[in-house]
Amino acid sequence: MSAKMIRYYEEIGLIKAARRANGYRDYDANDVSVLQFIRRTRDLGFSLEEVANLLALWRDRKRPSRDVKKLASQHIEDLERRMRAMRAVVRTLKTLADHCHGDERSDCPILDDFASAPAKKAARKHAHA
Amino acid sequence: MSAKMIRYYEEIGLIKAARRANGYRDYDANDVSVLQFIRRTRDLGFSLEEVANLLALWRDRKRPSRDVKKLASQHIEDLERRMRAMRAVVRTLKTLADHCHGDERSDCPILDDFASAPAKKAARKHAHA
DNA sequence: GCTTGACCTTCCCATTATGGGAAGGATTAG
DNA sequence: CTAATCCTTCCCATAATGGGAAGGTCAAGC
Repeated sequence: MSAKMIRYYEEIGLIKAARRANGYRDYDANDVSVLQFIRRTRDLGFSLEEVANLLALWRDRKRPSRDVKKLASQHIEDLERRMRAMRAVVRTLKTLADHCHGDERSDCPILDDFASAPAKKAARKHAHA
Repeated sequence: MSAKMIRYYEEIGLIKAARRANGYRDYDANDVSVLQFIRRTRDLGFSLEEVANLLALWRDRKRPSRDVKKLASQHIEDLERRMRAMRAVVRTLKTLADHCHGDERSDCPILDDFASAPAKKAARKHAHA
């Protein structure tokens, strides 16, 4: 975690840092664990806005665990949605690549598709290809 | 595809647009197919930089299809890499969520993990948890 | 005690792809 | 002719991060 990011997190209000007399930032053990929390949640793909919500839940020790689980579940669903979309794209690209010679010849079904397929998704379910 | 984006694509040199006498942009059938090409490749997750490369290959009708296939394959691998990472995150989050009551009680293994897991990936293979 | 290097600070800029909105000119409908 | 609509350019904002300049501070060496 870069110093730049720590300053940025402070700027957007995610963390508050005490300063020493000389203006240098000073982090106690608690500040450090907040930073680790941020690092961990960022690594798990939560946006900084979501991290802020999770931090709030973490700090409020009386909140129902349901609230936390809900945020986590929503994030899981978001990731799964995005993975489904990516998988569809990969399928399409693999099909195209499979039909491309991939040699010295210049004709290429990949570019042919890029140049001509409006790809309306639902409409393409019954399109010819 | 918004007018804003068309202007932006022109600005970064992806497309060139003829102007009418009054300064209005004018797109002929060829310009439109370039725009459709961009739309299609963007929908398939290529970055604008990659789109520019693909467009160059498209315009150079003598390039070997191998070059096109290579770009497509790299993009597929990139997507698969990202999907693997996301899948790992989803697995982790699901495990955490499974162990969370998700009710009125406040204790929550999800936040406990966020607060304590440095998650060193390789190092964690043998970590205690 | 002073110099030097390492580290800290703030401030500004760039990135990627997109949208919002203002100010003003062109065209078209009535 | 006027009013609405469409076009233009220009500036700003977004999310999360990095780069780098200009300047203050601290610690080590002599």
